[in-house]
Amino acid sequence: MERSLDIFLDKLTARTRLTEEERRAVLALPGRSERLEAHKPFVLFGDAATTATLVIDGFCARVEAPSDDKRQITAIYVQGDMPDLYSAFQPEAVANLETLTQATIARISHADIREVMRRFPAVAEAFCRYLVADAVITAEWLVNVGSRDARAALAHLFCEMAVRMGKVVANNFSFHFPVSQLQLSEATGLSAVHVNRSLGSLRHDGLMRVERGAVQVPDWKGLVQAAQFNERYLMAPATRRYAI
Amino acid sequence: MERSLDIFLDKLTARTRLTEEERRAVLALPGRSERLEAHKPFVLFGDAATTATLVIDGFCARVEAPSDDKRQITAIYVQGDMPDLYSAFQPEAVANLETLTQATIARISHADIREVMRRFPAVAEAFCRYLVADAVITAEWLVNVGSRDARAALAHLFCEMAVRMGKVVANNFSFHFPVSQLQLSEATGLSAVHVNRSLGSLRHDGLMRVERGAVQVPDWKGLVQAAQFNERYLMAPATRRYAI
DNA sequence: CGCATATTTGATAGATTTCAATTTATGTGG
DNA sequence: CCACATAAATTGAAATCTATCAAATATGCG
Repeated sequence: MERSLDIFLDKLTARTRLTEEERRAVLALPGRSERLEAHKPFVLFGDAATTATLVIDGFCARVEAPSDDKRQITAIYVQGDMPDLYSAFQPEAVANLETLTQATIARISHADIREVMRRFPAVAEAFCRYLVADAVITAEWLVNVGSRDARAALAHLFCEMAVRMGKVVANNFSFHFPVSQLQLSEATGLSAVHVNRSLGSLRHDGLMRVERGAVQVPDWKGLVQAAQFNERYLMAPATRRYAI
Repeated sequence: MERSLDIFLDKLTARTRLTEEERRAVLALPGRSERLEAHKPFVLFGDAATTATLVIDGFCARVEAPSDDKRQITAIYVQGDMPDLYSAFQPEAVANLETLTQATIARISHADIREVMRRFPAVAEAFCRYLVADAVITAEWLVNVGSRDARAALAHLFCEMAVRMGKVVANNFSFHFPVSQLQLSEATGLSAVHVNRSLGSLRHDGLMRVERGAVQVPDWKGLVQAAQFNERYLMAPATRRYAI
């Protein structure tokens, strides 16, 4: 919990200057942690919420199901993210939240979150900016699905996750991101078969390869180019380690 | 300006109870209004912002251009919307805002917005919920583009606009929505030709027809069904006239 | 009327999905 | 460590949807 709150705080301070006291107040937020298996919903659309969620480890997603045989992942959340911070302002879940992999989450009560915001307006501001950043990422995801072909869309998704997890340290690196091709297909609006072939194409071109949950990027610049990826939308200084 | 501020206030009070004094404070927000021709950018990605925009009349859009020959509309805004209210929290434009049609906008200074929020925390809360609602609409748009076929995606877009403008008064109605098929194609990620054919298919089935800027809906229930439209995501009580 | 913009239509190419089957990984209990 | 069960990845072929190109028609506006 401490580690992921640290990361969450880092994401906040990337865009809002906070005093030592304000930082301590965020880090002191208490939470009940839960261990969850993969493919497990932990927030349901329409539910009245009294807590917000912090991702401690593993990967989670916001999922919508427009029909029985269709699922769309509209956001992916990683360690240190708060997928439903919005519920502290609007206490009704606007979408399902599920684990993509085994994961640990912490439930942080709205009461505590609102108390911190009341005592420290700068923290409230930081939370609002976090919400804005999340919305901007959703909009960029929409661009991805609407305007890029399958190869570029997948490349873009991997670029974004690499940056958001602070894993881009050189032109050649790898990072842990164990989501299945079916899940990638739900995120990109493609079929699983086409995801498989598009990943094959990226591998063939030496841009990236997925191996047992690890994404190997031998040519970051090439991947960025193939994805038309411009990390500016993530709204975090490039020097920052973690971005959302 | 008064009329559209009224509508904006209505959208706020749909989700947040405000006192008479708080309502008056919102309605008293001063703005410089501008008349704009169609296809005119009025906020540019990356710009430092000192004002937020209120749409007084006409239609506007948030647009992103991932490459020179691709444009993606990620949101459409109508009378009484504030497309960049987020900039009061994070004063850097995260996307272009453009007019889709002739339009009138008002620029409202961040200073005035923040002063109202400082004096009336409930108004600040209402603004935050407005941001959340906007983000939820973007996510639903992503579902639209990613998970629905062309016909359903277009039907869904028209359903959403009809509800957001408070035009759904019976099973048979019409409303003014003069956006071109090219603009619809940029909103849905389809080609303009395919938009044309899909609209033709909806017309053929007697669900809706577009005539000189007016959308005629002879069979709202049928259109809702074709779109898999569930207005719940708009997060406004059904009794409300205007929703975002 | 005439230009510019928007819509419509046809034909073709290309991208993506679906279906079906096979192979490969992964995890679990014995 | 093996055998099994399960999930995930891969492959091929055909069907479908959607894009592109090119041209014709309609519409709005000065």
